[in-house]
Amino acid sequence: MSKSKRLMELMMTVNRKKKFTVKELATEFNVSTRTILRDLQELSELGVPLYSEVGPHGGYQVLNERILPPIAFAEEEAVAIFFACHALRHYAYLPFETESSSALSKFYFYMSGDVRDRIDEMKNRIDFVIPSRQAKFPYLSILLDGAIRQKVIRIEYGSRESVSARLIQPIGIYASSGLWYCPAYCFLREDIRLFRCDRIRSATEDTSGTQPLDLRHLHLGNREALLPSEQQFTNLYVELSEEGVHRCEAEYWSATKLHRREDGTGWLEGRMPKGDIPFLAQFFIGLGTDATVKCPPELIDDIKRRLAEMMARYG
Amino acid sequence: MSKSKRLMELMMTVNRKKKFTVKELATEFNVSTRTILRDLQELSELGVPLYSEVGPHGGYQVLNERILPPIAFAEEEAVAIFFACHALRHYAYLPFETESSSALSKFYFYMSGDVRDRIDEMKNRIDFVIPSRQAKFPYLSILLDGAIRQKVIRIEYGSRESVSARLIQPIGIYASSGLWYCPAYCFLREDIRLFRCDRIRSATEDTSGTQPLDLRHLHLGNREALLPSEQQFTNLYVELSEEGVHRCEAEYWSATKLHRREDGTGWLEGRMPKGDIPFLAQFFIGLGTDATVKCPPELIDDIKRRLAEMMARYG
DNA sequence: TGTATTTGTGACAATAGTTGTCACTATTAT
DNA sequence: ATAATAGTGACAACTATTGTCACAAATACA
Repeated sequence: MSKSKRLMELMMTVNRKKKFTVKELATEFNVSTRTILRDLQELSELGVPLYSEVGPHGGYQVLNERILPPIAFAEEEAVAIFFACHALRHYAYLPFETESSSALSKFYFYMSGDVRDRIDEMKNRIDFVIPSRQAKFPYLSILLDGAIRQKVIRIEYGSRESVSARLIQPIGIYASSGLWYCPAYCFLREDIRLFRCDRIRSATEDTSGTQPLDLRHLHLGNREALLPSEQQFTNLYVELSEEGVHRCEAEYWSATKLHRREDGTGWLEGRMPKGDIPFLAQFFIGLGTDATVKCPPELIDDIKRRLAEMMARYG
Repeated sequence: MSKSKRLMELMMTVNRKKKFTVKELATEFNVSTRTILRDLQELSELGVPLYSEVGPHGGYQVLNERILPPIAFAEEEAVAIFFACHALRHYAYLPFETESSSALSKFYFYMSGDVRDRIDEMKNRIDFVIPSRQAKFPYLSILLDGAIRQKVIRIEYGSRESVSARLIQPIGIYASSGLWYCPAYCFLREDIRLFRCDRIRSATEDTSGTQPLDLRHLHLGNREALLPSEQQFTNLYVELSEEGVHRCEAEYWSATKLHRREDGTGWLEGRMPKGDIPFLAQFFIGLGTDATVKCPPELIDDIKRRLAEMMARYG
């Protein structure tokens, strides 16, 4: 095997192993330890962050960083990756421990000059806007970790007035228009609930010994299973104008209920938990004359009540 | 210079030049043409897509693809990049000509096993949700291209009923909650206007010879300059509850007008174009009792009118 | 049609780089 | 102390790389 090939494979190997000894590699590659030592020095010079300790139980380590081998990207691919990462800057909180900007600048740095020029001229011409919020989300990492490792998390949850302690087992986290949400099994309610992460006042791994459930079958990909099971349901039917259809498309919860007609108008039809009435009433009021609620009657009543209240307010 | 170093630099050089001859490189690297030929063959074997033509005006070319040299990413950085790109899958339309998934799978493929495992277990536990829309955006590339190269674009713009032809000069494009928008100078209105890209029925580069303006100083980064200049303005003041503040944070237009109090409540204060009254009336109705409009009176009147209309509808 | 320009291949000797071995140093956990 | 580990230097044997030269083949252009 030629030296350059060996170096490439060595790079991969040390990245895979993270911890290893010179002898070990020498056996694996069928070369002398002296050669491996020389190779490792070269890798080091090429930027692989190697660290070594002498003595028994010593050995080499690759620090945190991983080397990606040369990758062939089409120009458009590189540009797409760049702007995808660039969009992350709109998020003040992320569940990753790194600043995405550092990754981005590395990527940018290594790109050849003309791709870089291309990106520069596109930089201020294209954007993926996400509302920037004041809300704070300091516990994303622990929630995500809980979802991955099936851990029970103790949180304090609530609004300004009331804060309650709960045990939850997160299913995942997602960001939607600038806010983070966490669907989770709630040991208090004994059901799946959706938590808004900026209302979580503290989060720590539970130590009381509550047994985690096996929720591996539940994840963000099958959200229909995430619905609370024990609530009272009723039937929803709402007539929508073309603009109304548009507005509903932006809502996460309405995707399965939305139907379209050829002429662009449409309707919402499906089952809804009775607990959602306050939220939906306000939502459909916001659609104005682009939505006409036909049932349930309780929802119509709530809408009328709210309209009256607002009429009163504006005299 | 050692062979491996030369190969690395050669990789960069050919990526930069895109088109070159063997002799040229031989001079540049101070080696014989025979050596360069051998090197290029090796690069080829390493995956650089080289293509050559013999004869005068012939030479080598690098096809479309670019090779990135080995890059050291921290594990978290690689993960962040992955999920940033992953989020692009929510966009059915992008102004890039490639499928971002191809770039993503390359990236994924080259990552070392345990980072890949980490990503796999995170894949269904974290997401950046963007509303998926029915709307079509087939002209993003041409609009973006127009913005970058300062070109005049002829579009047909309108709703179902009325379609009008216009000449515009795009300033950029951006996506917001699943829809694409294009701020542009409109030669018809002789002012900056915001176009919703799904209402653009056709878009072609203008051939009538309309002289493009010099709008290089305008871009997405200085959107305050994008405001139409000749409209009539009036003063807006709206009292907001804590929830009202939250809802306003999600709106692009309100960022500069939003003020917060210590207790979480706040208010909107600033100048607004009179043409926005219909939009704002509907918006503040949607906020229900979380917003109380104090002025302008025209806005309050419109809100009252709309409320009355809805009351009538729900009998 | 010929000529200049270009990629491309093969052979070979001179040169340059790589490797293994060995001897030795230094550190550290047990 | 001992064993395990990294690390260095020197040198000879070995291997790879390079340049040169000869020649083939394609092609644009005068």
